[in-house]
Amino acid sequence: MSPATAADSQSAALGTGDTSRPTSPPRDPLTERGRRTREALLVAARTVFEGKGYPDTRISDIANEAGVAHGTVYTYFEDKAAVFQSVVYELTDQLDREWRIGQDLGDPVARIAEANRRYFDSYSRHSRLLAVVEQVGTTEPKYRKLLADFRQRYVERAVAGIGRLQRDGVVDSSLDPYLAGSALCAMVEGFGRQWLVRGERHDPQVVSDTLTRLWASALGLPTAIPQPEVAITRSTQ
Amino acid sequence: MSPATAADSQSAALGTGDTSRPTSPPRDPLTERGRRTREALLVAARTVFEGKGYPDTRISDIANEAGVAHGTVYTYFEDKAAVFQSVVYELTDQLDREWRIGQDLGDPVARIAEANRRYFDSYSRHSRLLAVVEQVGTTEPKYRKLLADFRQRYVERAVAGIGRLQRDGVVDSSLDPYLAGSALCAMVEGFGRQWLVRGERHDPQVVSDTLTRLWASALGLPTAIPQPEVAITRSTQ
Amino acid sequence: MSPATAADSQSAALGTGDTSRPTSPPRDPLTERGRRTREALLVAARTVFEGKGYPDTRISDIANEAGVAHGTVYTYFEDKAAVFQSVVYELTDQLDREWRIGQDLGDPVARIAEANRRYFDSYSRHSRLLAVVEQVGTTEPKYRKLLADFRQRYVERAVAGIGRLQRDGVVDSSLDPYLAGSALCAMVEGFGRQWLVRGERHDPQVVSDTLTRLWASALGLPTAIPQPEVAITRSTQ
Amino acid sequence: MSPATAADSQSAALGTGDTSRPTSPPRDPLTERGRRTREALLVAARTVFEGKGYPDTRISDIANEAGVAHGTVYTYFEDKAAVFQSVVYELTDQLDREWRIGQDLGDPVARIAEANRRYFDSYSRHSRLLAVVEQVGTTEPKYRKLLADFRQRYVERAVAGIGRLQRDGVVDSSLDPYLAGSALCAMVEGFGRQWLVRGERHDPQVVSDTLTRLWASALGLPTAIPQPEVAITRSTQ
DNA sequence: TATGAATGAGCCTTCATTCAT
DNA sequence: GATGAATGAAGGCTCATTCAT
Repeated sequence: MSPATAADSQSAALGTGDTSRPTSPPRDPLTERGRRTREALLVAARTVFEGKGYPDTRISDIANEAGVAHGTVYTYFEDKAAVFQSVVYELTDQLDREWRIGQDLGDPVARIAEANRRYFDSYSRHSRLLAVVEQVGTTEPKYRKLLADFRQRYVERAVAGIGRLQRDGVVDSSLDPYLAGSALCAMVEGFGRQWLVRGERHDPQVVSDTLTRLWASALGLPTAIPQPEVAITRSTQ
Repeated sequence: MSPATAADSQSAALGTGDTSRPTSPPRDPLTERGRRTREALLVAARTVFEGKGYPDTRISDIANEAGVAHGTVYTYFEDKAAVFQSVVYELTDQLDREWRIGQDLGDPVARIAEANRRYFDSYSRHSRLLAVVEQVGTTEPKYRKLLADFRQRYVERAVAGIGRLQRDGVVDSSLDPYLAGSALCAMVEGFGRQWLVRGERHDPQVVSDTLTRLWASALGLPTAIPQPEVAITRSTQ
Repeated sequence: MSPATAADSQSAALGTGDTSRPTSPPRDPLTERGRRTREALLVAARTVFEGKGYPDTRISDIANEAGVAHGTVYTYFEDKAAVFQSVVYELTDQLDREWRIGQDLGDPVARIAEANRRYFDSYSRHSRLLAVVEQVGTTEPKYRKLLADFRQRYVERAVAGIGRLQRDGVVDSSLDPYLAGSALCAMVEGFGRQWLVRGERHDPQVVSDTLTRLWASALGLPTAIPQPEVAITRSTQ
Repeated sequence: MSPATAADSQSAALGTGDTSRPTSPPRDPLTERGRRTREALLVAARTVFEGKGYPDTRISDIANEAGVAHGTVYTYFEDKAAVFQSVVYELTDQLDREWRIGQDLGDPVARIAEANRRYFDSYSRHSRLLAVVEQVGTTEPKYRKLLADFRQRYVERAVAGIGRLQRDGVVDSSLDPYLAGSALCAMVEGFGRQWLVRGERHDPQVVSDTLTRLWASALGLPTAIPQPEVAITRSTQ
């Protein structure tokens, strides 16, 4: 399961004086061709990891998917764990980019709606890989922490929003803002998982309206009940 | 029906219905000694699976934990997958038992509170193993379905409750009851994961009050704001 | 070349919390059968190491030689380096045993002759393996030291002998006893290597007589010139 | 004859006489730049072989040491074995040159002293590479023979010297000249290995005097006991 | 039943060698 | 000539599974 298991399973055997790296450490590709191969490997790796999870992915699966010999993987990555790490770092880069863009809208409910929309948008693109990271995080604190940090940032926005509404007197101040924020984020995340990972089929607009409404109502915000003029589609399990 | 029987009544191999028995098949233990060994193996297996996840667990880990030779595992189980299956069936038996007990309380909010309390209670006992089942479910449809079915039953109660409240005119009927039920269940589940698996520290009473309040408010139910007479403890991140 | 290279070539990859040994560490065999297999593996390993040297020896060579599957090797030894280590420890045990036996004879020349005889006797049995240890010692300080220690003990006896003769006034005291002892031991060792490893063919008796005579003469001891009554055989290259 | 020519005039593969050239064959460098690269590779190869031995040396180690890409090695050498061969042939050229120079001094003891001095001088320069050749010779008869031939020539001089002294009546004719020569050469070689390879620290003058004295005494030559006027340094282990 | 030795498929990783640029 | 990317044979090690006792 854990990416590092293979490496750590090596014992010291004998004290030796050999300190040279086994092979020239994989370096950033120097040529255009190399850059393309490395990129192809990352794409392939992501695909395979998403499909089989970390432990069941073999180096040769990745190589096959990328259309290269398995040895080539080691031209660019130290080992399987390093491939995974690089894939994850690409993911975090993407997520950072997707979340950086500003989102300051007017009224609270609109902000909630926008935040949820963006969450689902981003999550739907990355849910499969995120699930693998979570798997690996079970064993590897590093990835557990990475996900926790991500969630932390997400939750903090919600908490800050709630705090602001409390200071404005719009939300009852007896509500624990951290618990509320964490729980409401969990609602969106958890629903997203059902919807986007486990494949429940719903109308996006209805989902969005409903979750926004639940979130707002939960905080005691007045919600203009959305008129389901268009979306007649009953959600189905 | 004993847990052992339940487990053995299922086909052995992960994802197959193969019933062929190439060698002396693991059989229900005939002697008292055998019964005890099998039980010890199941307890050990659960412990180890919870600690290392399915793929990183070795048969010999389980045998060690149970204090027997690794060959002994095959006296009772066809293979590693069958061990896992038996562990999971024991889990489902426990969950079924824990959820069977009635819960019909008077007013809606009290019912919500009670349901949440019971969810956290049960989940805190089984979260680690459930996470492993989810892991395995990534690859094995069988376990994916098993979890989905469990959630389904959980969600259905919530949906039914919401439907009842809508028919009673207490909850706005424009709310999609399935979406709302699913989302609010996701809120409880997701928060539970943060709290009970990832180790956020909170005061149980505050958690319970807050989640119940959020749930009820989300549906538009009037909530008597709980007075934190006893639990002054501020929840902490 | 170095036995530890394979193990050491593993990099840390990722910090992990997995501290459990990968498999149950090889333990002393518990049954008679196991004892026999382990012994067979050691014999086989010695044979193969002697034949191909350390780096060219494959685990499966050893297993084949012992008539077992290659996996069996890992039942008894951590890895290839551990096999080698065990073989070497068996060697040192044998050498210790062969050298322990007392050797106090009367006159100096007889003592020299006896020491040489014993050296050749022991060396001829172990020269091939010793050469491999020396090979490995090139890279592994541990084995370099092991051989150096052995030689040290051998040389010290010679040095002590020379010192005694100097105190008795038989050997000129201007001779550096350590240099002389080391050099004369080197003579015996080096000749032994030519003779017993590189396959020069000589009459053992003539060798013994000649080396003893050279050794004694070098120290200035009067030597009864041995009469080659029996050994007329001219040594040939 | 340049060293390069000497090397290339030999067949490339270790232990074979294969002269087929499947791809563009490494050829004598045509340009000045090529000549320099080839020379740099040989120097680098010697350095690395000396440091890690033959089996642990990777082509890329040599290329790195020489500051070229590893593919470049194959521009000049058929394969790894051919690199080693060229390095060894450069060594033999050097040794030949170092030993060619005349050495005819007057009295026997002076000749012995001079021969030893020259041996240590040459050996100290090449001991590390010679050890590698010996290593490889374990497996490759070709190199075993190469070393044997070298030693043979060295020993033959000693044997011839002894024979001469015997004909002159200075050395007892009952001594087997070949055995004696071989043994005394072994003494010098063996002591040299301790001293110059394994790092025992000694005063060169004392070493020289002592070994010469031992050699001469062993043959029964009268030795003027050298007065250690200058070299008070006691040899240390 | 229990044991623990034996097996071998499977995967990771290394590195000599080839080859397109 | 030089480069460095690509290849794949080779071998180490793991561990699920079988089996003799």
